[in-house]
Formats: sequence, C-alpha cells, structure tokens
Amino acid sequence: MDNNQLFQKFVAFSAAVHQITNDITKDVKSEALTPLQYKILEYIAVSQPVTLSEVSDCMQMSMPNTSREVKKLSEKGVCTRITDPDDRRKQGIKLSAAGEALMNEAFQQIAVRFEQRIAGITAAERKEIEQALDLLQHKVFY
Amino acid sequence: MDNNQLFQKFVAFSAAVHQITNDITKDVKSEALTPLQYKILEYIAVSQPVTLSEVSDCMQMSMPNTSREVKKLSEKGVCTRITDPDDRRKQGIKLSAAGEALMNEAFQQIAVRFEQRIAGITAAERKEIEQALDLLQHKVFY
DNA sequence: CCCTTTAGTTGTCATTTGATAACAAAAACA
DNA sequence: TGTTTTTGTTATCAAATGACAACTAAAGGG
Repeated sequence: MDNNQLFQKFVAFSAAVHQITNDITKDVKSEALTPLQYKILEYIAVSQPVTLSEVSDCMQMSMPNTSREVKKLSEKGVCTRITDPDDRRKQGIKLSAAGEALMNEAFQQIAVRFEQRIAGITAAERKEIEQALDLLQHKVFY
Repeated sequence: MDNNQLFQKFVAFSAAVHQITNDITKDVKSEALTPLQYKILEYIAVSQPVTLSEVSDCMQMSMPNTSREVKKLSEKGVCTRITDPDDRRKQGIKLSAAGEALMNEAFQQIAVRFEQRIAGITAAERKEIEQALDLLQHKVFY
C-alpha cells in the first residue's frame, strides 16, 4: 500500500525534524525563561500581536495557565500587553524591546547552528532545499 | 543575504511541522501515559531495541530520570527489558505485546488524520511530497 | 435593560518533570 | 589485582506544568 509508505515517511520525517530542532535550539533559551515560556515567547515573536486566546489555542493550554505564564513573561519585561480599543476585553501581546533583543539573540544562535548543519552545500542543492520546504509547507504542513 | 532567507524558511517550516504534528497526535496518547512517557514509548517503538543510555541521549534527559520513567513504562506493562548477555550492564528495551498494540492503535489514529490532511491530492503531487521528504531528511534533518 | 457569551484573572492543588547525591555492579584497563 | 569507567538504580527535593473553581468586565443579542 503506497499510502502507508508515505505515512511511514511522514512519521520518520516529523521525528527527525523534532529531534534536529530540539538539538539546534537546545540551551538557546535565556536562563530566565522556562522552556514553556520560551516557546510562548517564540510564538509571540513570529505572530505578534496576538491575544491571550490565540496563545491559548496555539499552545494548546488552558486560559488560566496561559494567563499565568504570559503574566510572568510581562513581569520579566519581555512582552507588553495593550488593551484593544475596539474590544476592551482583548489585549494585543507583543515583544518589548528587551524581548526583541532576547529573541534576536536566540535566533542568531539558531541561525549559526543551522548554517553549520548545511555547510558545504552547493547553490543547486540550496535551491532544491528551498523548493522542498515550500512544497511541504503548502501541501502538508499548512 | 540568501542565507538568511533560507534560514527564515527553515524556522517557519520547523514551527509548522511542530504545530501540525502536535495537532495530529493530540489526544492520541493513552490515558495511562504522561506526555513524556508517550514520547519515550514512541521512540522505543521506532528504534527498538534500545538501551537506557540511548533513550537518555535522544530524549535529552538525565539517566536517573530516564531510569525512573522507563521503570514506570515497564511497570505499566508496555515495555520489557532484557539484560544484554554480552554486557550485563546494558539492557535491551523493547515494546511488549501490549505496548505494540497500544502504539499500533496510536499510529492508526495518526495515519487517519494524516490522510485526511492530504486527501484529494494527485498521484503526481504525492510523488513530489515523497521526494521532498526524502531530500530534506537527507540534507537538513539527518 | 436583562441575559448570555466572550475574554481574561486569581487562587489553589495535584501531577509531572528536572536536578542532584549516593550508590551498585559489570566491564575495561593498567 | 586494583582502579577507573560505563551503565544503571534509588531516593529526595524543587520547579514547572496542568486542572479546576470562582470570579470580573466587556460585548452582543433579544
């Protein structure tokens, strides 16, 4: 069954991606943040501004726990919350300047490790990789 | 800088893979297992037989904690440990019959969701996806 | 205007996970 | 043979995370 073969590849591939990204982002998170807090901050970084509910949905955690963790993040000065003037129940969560600095540093480290990983690759291969990333993102991981 | 663009894609892609696989495997884990225990069991399933040290390395957890969690898994009857006759310090960890059954069921559920996700794709597209998975796994996530 | 829904907060408790010290036994090595 | 290294265990403690109840305030709908 061809279907099954593709699924096998998918499973192996997902496992590999998890493994490698864990490896690459290992020890990147600031000492001041717990792993969960780092993940939340990473999510905020790429999706800002976000609401608490969006964080809650995407991170698959309950509102009370999300509220607590985001509160800690803003207490640590890495994100800010401003009430949405159109709907004063909602709040827009963004990185603060300190948060931007922190995440820039983190991404920098990750970038270095990523480049080490793909060092010595030809321009043609690079192109192929780029296309493969695009393809999969559109057709499978959308 | 082209380098940076590729890195951006890599980050976005990794995030998407995490998100989608979390979504797909959500609620799949047996009620009897904690998330960590499920991940360990998944690792054992695809790499068996493994030693404790291998689990410890791959899951990036300390030996004491690994020992504890694997002990719980065998107490729950989902894996077995047999002492390596060639080196009696080591032990080969495998899924038990119950563990196999549990993981089969889990993979079944994941497979269903995966197929829903790629439903309505042409044979040519399927081929492309397969090739992209292979390419990335060999050149980036190895 | 009342009622319901949505968005978020606070507090509390249980469970999970991480960290560390102290240990045992087999293997490797000198 | 004695020492060191590898592999794993047990116990204990602290921190992180998850679950839930009770609450506030704003918005929406009749």
